[in-house]
Amino acid sequence: MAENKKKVEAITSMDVDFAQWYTDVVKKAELIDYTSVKGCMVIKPAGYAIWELIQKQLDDRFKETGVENVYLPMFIPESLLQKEKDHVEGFAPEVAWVTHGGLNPLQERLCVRPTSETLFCDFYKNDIQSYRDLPKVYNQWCSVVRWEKETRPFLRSREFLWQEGHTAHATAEDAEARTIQMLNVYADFCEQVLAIPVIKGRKTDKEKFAGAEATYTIEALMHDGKALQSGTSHNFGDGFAKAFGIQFTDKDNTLKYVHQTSWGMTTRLIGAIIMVHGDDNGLVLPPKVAPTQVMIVPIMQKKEGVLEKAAELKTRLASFGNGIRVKVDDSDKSPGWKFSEQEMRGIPLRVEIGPKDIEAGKCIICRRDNGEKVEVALDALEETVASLLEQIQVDMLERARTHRDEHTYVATSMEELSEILDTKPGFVKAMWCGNQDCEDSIKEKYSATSRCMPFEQEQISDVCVCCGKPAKKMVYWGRAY
RNA sequence: CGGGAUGUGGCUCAGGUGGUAGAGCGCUACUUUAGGGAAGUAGAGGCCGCAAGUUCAAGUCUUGUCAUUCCGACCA
Repeated sequence: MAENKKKVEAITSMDVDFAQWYTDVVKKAELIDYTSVKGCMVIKPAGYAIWELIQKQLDDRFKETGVENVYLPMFIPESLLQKEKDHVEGFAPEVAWVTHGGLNPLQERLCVRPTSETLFCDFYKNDIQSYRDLPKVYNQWCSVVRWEKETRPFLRSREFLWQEGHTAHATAEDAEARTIQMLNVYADFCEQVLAIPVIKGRKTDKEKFAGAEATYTIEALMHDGKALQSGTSHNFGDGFAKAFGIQFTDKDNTLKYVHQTSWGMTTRLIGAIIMVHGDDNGLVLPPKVAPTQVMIVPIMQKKEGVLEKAAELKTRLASFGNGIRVKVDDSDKSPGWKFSEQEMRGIPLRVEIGPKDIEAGKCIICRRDNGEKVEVALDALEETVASLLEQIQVDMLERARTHRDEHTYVATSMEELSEILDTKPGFVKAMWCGNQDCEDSIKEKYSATSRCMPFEQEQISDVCVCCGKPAKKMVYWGRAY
């Protein structure tokens, strides 16, 4: 489509260099700035506003399922972190330590939370006494620190924002149900709000969370064919409860261990939005997470009546229905500049209004996602904008789904797997015997990992793609961020 | 943590064999412009990432260090 051709030199074309394209978009859309601490970024207003919309809509969905928000400290005493063996082994290599208070060394060093399972366990230990205290369905919005070696904005930073839900239940069944329930909340949120289709499934033992009995995941496919783990939900069984001594007295007057879950989503989602929807002109935001959904660009704004008309249209849109997030760009840049600027920022709709339009009682509306321009009578502005925003949300999901499906392949042999991974970036569906040796082998040879064992299984063949032994599961494989 | 690239005004970069700092864009003011990154005039802005060293003299040479970025291994 001609309208969607690259218009801005400031952004490297994604076909030339996807990584550079990503960095350019992040900078040009003014989502972040780098800071003097490696891997720590300033999230600028344009980026933070997206996060606020994600937070709000995700939090609403949580609350509908009975989640309550809490806040726990950011420091974890070393002894507490040590209590669950697998957990500490998983996180120890990447935690940051606080060793001094003021000038004096601390008696016990504190780690800056990389995740808060241990803190929640320490808290639940005393907070839960009876079956009447269950379930606990708590969540916190906070930042966590993981001392990553290689960092990238949103995808892998040393400090990132997230939510972490931590629940405790009386039975294994309740815990499993909550784990799946939250995965479904995540999947629905990604598709309906972020317009990102995801594959729901279970992680293999190799890929599961440190200390979990089972990890469930939603996996999304980026525009370059690489996978991105977009949210995880873990069932801990009673492993943590036993390590931390979280017991309750059940109805039958016996002491039992609780069963726990945790689940999280992070600012990485913003990276996913960029890499799923973005194009060579910059960011493309789904309307539901666009801080500004409509930008009105006055043409020849110094002519009498133009700015007034633009302001009137803004008021009309802002008060329509539940309110459309709309702004007027009345800066003294040229219209062409404004067009490019708003495209880089991903604003879903642009309304152009100039003297000719005012005279004719119309305006021009341009869609960011596909570049289509339409003339609209001013009388029909609100209805048209509202329905276009809905349509964009739907079209973006559909486009992303088509892209993902077109980049999902099937392999029944190592030769096929190898050829697909080398020539056609995307998901590869292949059978697996359940043995970690095969996973390791595929990773070593093709640097592809098992993304998940999808809930929707298909019987592609009877034998493992790697070793030829009887297959147990169909697995999505791919190279991942 | 391994390999490569790069650090010079806000941004992108130029500064052979060492000799005391440049451009374009942006920014500020005014004027003219205006339907896909407009133009003129006049301004402001830099201990050349940081630290040692060599030298009469270092943006330039040496060593170290920090950061950014890309490619791998590890993770959301």
